[in-house]
Amino acid sequence: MSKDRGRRASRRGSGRPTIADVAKLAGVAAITVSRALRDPSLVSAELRAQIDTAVVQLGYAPDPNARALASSRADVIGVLVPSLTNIVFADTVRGIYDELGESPLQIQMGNTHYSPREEERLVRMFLSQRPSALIVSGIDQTQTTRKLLETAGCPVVQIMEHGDDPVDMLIGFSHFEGGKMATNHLLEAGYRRIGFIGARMDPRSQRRLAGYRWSLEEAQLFDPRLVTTTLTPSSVSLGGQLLADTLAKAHDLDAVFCNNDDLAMGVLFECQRAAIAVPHRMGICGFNDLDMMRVAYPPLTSVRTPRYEIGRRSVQMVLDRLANRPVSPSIIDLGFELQARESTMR
Amino acid sequence: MSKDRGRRASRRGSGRPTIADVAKLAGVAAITVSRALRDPSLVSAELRAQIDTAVVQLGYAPDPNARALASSRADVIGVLVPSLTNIVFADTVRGIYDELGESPLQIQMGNTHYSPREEERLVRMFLSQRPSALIVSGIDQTQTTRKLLETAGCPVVQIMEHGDDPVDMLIGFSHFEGGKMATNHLLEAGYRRIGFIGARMDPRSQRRLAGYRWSLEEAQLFDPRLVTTTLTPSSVSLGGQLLADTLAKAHDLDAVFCNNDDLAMGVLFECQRAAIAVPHRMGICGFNDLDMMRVAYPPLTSVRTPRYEIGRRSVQMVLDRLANRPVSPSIIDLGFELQARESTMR
DNA sequence: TTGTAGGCGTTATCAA
DNA sequence: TTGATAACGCCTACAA
Repeated sequence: MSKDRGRRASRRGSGRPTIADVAKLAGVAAITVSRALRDPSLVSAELRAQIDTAVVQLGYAPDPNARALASSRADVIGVLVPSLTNIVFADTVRGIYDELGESPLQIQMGNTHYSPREEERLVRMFLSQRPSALIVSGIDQTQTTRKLLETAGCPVVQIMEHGDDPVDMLIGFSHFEGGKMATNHLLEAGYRRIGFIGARMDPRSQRRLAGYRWSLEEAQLFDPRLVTTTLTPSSVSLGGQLLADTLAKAHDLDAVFCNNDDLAMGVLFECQRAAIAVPHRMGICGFNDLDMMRVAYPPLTSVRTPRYEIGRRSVQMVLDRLANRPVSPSIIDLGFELQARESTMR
Repeated sequence: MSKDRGRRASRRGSGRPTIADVAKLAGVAAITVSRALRDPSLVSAELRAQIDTAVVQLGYAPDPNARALASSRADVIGVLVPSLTNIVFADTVRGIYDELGESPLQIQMGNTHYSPREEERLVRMFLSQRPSALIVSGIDQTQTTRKLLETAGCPVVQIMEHGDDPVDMLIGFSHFEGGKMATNHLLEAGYRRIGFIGARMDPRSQRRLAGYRWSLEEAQLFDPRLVTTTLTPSSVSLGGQLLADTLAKAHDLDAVFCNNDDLAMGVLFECQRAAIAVPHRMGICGFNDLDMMRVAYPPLTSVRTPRYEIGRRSVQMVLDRLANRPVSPSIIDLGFELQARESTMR
């Protein structure tokens, strides 16, 4: 007697209402409910109303896993970033989430820890879910990763950089040009012994360094002793150290282009500590233009980068592609903007 | 003729090898492959070897969606945080990812934007996937959210705070005690007109403020004009403004407890700008103890909080529970630590 | 516009 | 320890 309540007193099930329950209550076939939910325009207004009522009444919510299994496509966008705490990527990821809003698309995030091998592992892992799209950081994937992405069968956006040979779509800016612009600015301000300090030295940092070098070589002012880099992750405290290291090699250093704003802040504090006048005896230029640069004492020059915007636009590109809308250019250079402030006004 | 290659020339399929392909190659039943993959000890060594060979040969990878559908359980941990860019949560999320390592468990992250209603929406959304566990920030869920969590049917960890009535498990520290400790430190250092500046004023900020107030009232030194708060998100630039606002109300202000380190940094810059001597004319204490506090000029006192550790330990709690290991205490207070530095050495 | 039939890839149930 | 069978909940293909 206890076994015949409901049509099957058998074994499994989540207990939650299914599409069949909704269909029964609305007096239609399950497939009609499915259609009404995915694209209401496929179903007559009358049935749509009945279905909506039934959905609300039962508190029905589709099972994303069943949907993914049946359609061979998960409502998931895989996002791969090298770091979760680096403000650059945190801002970008925020843009991604914000642009997605209440879309049914989910984010599956992976932290590659700046390792191409880890990135490859994660791409494989993500691909096994047949995501709707993939957003990956940078353009320096391994050969294998690149091949995987090319045959992923879903939109792929590479973010943060600029280049002419993306896997599919690309949005970001040129770090080489960014490094060049910062360095040129320091040159124009009258500095001559311009150093570069950099931490982590991932591919983007390398390109900024290349831009710096290109600029100084053009001015015939390049000197390897002016450059101090480390693989250590970036931090404010590291900035001070790297400044000290550079000064030890080049006593007449009169400005530094810092790989990012944290380092620049560390340089500023170190200058205050050592009583080195900024900007007169030492010019400081950062990269990214975090809020604090504007209010530091003195205010610090930096290169403003469109991190948040990259996140939003990358999702727009994905959504356009998924909706079969044309993705105007599939390579977008968002550029950057130099914010000149007191720290480089000699 | 073209229709009879393969056993079904029908319609769908991902093209990837399935468990049936592995089973056929290994000469066993599909369910045996399933078992061998999930728990090798359930299968004889002999078959296990055959299966492993077949898996490698075919490059087989299980379909997570099919698995989730059949088992009514997704290998997903839902994580809800109020912000992705606030370093506090970014560090915690990093801890979560790091502790998970190469576990097959995936993170599904949701950004509540400090909104309990948005949190509720996301909890519903996550629950529809039947996650293996849920990690949520704070203890101030709506009634409905709390009910949803209590009946979630999976482990639930509330993080970042301390309290005695968690939904299930809880790990964090007491923000009230943190506020009290910072304020007591300033009192002991000899400051008397101690202000509080706070941004965002989420529940945790409120509790730190309550701790501050409790401490000053005990010393009979509380004065509402010493407190300046705003709902605006925190930033370095805001710190300077809030200091100025507070000074306008209380000219004899001689120290500030800042709700977080960004504000404290802004206060420091504002003091430099206005030539207010730190720590003699103004003591500064922050909260969280970011790296930059240690190297600021002068170094800034702060309360070190175990953000990263909270992330790791919360995952450990989840994994213990999922493995049916006993979760020693299900409420863990990780505490915090005052880092006294020059900015409060009058 | 709506419905029928059957499969997506895996695991739970029960039997051997 | 192993296997046959039937779900899991939804969607594609095709037909009406």
